[in-house]
Amino acid sequence: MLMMDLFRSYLHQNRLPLTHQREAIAMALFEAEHHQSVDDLADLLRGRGEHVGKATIYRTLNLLVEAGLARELDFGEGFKRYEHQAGETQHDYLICTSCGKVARFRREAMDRLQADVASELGFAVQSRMLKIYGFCDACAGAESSGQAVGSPASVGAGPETG
Amino acid sequence: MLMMDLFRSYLHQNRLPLTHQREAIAMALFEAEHHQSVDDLADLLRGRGEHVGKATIYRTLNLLVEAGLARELDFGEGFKRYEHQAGETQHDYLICTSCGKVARFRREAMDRLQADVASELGFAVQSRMLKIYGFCDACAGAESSGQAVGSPASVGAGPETG
DNA sequence: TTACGTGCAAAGGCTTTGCAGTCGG
DNA sequence: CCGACTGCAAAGCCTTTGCACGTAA
Repeated sequence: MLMMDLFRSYLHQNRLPLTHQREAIAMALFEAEHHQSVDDLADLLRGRGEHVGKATIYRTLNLLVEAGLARELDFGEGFKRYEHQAGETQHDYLICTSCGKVARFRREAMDRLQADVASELGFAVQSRMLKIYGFCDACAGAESSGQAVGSPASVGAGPETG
Repeated sequence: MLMMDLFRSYLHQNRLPLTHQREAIAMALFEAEHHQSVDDLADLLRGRGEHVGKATIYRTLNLLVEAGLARELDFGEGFKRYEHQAGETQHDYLICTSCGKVARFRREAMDRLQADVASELGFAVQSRMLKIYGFCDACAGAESSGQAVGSPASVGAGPETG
């Protein structure tokens, strides 16, 4: 697997050993379709008969992030999630505040906008995180929560961390 | 103050009392120019001679968020920040990963892009959170961190939560 | 062999919660 | 007066850290 080779390469360059645990954790993340939490990975590995301590999972994920092979995400659930990052192009997220569903999308226009703003304000871009919150198809119409005052609901305070 | 009236109105509508503490906390947030952490607010209030427990600050901030008068932010510092939200238009953030500086900006194009994507994927938008990470003017050229493998650095994994 | 990794449990840091006393309306 | 609030301290959670033992190269 390509990503695994990149990881091996990273470790080698930094004179770090490729342990059985690191390999198992990296494989699990690389094979996963979606954003995994540390617990997701722990369960997944346990199911394969691999017993890996959570501390090691945390440590390895940080390594993968430093290597540029994984990305840390926070959908406001109270814990982090991780997704592998091949040489993939940047993508953005649409999140349902009702059921938690996360949809990814990509728009060239978004990249241009980012570049424009950054150059205008004198920033050298490294990355971005765009999360659009709302109700997905399935959840539309099932609202409830407390009434907001003042501003129109369409621009009301959204969950961030939330 | 306008925002204070909105808060009063919200409390009244929900039959909740406007206590001295709630008023002090709300005032402190409404008067603040930038995103405040719970500790910032606690210090600020203490400086004014108001002794308010942190639990109460947390509880009141949640109330303000529910009322649509405040927005919860997470710049990956390990704690949340809050900014008041008048009837203000949505804005986005540019964050320096070196010094932590946060710049806000606004682009009509961003609103249009958001609307387009949402309607295309069948989402009813509530809000969004866009954070662009990079180096600000002042910090440009002071890089260090570990070498990423594979993909170009310009799209490398960025700090989210981070 | 030797530096680095791993697991476990304890420690940390932010946020929430339980409870007795207090207060707004 | 009654329901809701406040403060404090304790509890919760996720994540990091210390340490003795194990392991890649």
